[in-house]
Amino acid sequence: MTDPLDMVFAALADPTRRAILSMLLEDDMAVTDVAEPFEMSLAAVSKHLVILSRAGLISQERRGRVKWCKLEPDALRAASVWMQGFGQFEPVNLDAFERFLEAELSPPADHTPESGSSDPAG
Amino acid sequence: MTDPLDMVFAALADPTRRAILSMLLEDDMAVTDVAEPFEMSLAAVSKHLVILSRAGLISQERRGRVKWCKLEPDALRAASVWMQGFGQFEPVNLDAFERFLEAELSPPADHTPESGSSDPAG
DNA sequence: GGCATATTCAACCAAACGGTTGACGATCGC
DNA sequence: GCGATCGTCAACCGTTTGGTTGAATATGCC
Repeated sequence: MTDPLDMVFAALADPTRRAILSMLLEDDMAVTDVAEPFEMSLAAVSKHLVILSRAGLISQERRGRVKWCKLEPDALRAASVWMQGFGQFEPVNLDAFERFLEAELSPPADHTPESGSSDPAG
Repeated sequence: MTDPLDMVFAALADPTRRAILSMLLEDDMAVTDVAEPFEMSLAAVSKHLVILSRAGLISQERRGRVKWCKLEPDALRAASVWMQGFGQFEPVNLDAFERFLEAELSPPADHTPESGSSDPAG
């Protein structure tokens, strides 16, 4: 498995690894601290970190005894772009979406989107 | 592997399956036609389709002998949202995207966004 | 030097994956 | 009914995955 997209998606397919990424969202962490909340051996977590690292999702830097793990969210970009290719399928066009964003940002005050909002979420 | 996020990401981790999804972006297809461009057995492709189906990424409907495969891009939504949690980097704000979808669906007629066209291409 | 801490390595295991082949069950068309 | 087509099932195979354990390698501290 050499394709970066393969490696990123495969890395994300494991709940332990997704949890690790979420933890790293808060702050950089040492390997031991990453492993602490999981009910598995340190070696197992270390393997997960290798997979995340090879996928480019984290970087690791050794300082003394401690190896610090740092989130590298840029690695998600290619995967995100790939997924957005299927967003075009949606009956909306991104062009209109960009205009929407501009419109949402530009009005200085008189912006009352809450008026009569129904909850369409299911 | 029961978690839907696990299944979606695992399904996306295989290049054959991603290629199948891309093909289905064009149009619905019969299993045999999906399999045609791949240098593997029909049975192998059939297995891939099962995985995609279990992940919710496609639906299948049998009409006579032929089983039609249809892309279900909505299944990508949860994964996309999860990734967006890491995506201060992400070019598209999904939160705004949701609002955009609502806004696009609700207005009845008075929709004149053409004023002041800018060049969005990058 | 010597011990504790931090992390990986190596060997092993069971289960899952991605593929094959051949048989099978439906369905279409004559 | 019969043959061709469509698709899945079942059994098998080699590789990968996710985990274990115990030993090994660095590094820090006294």
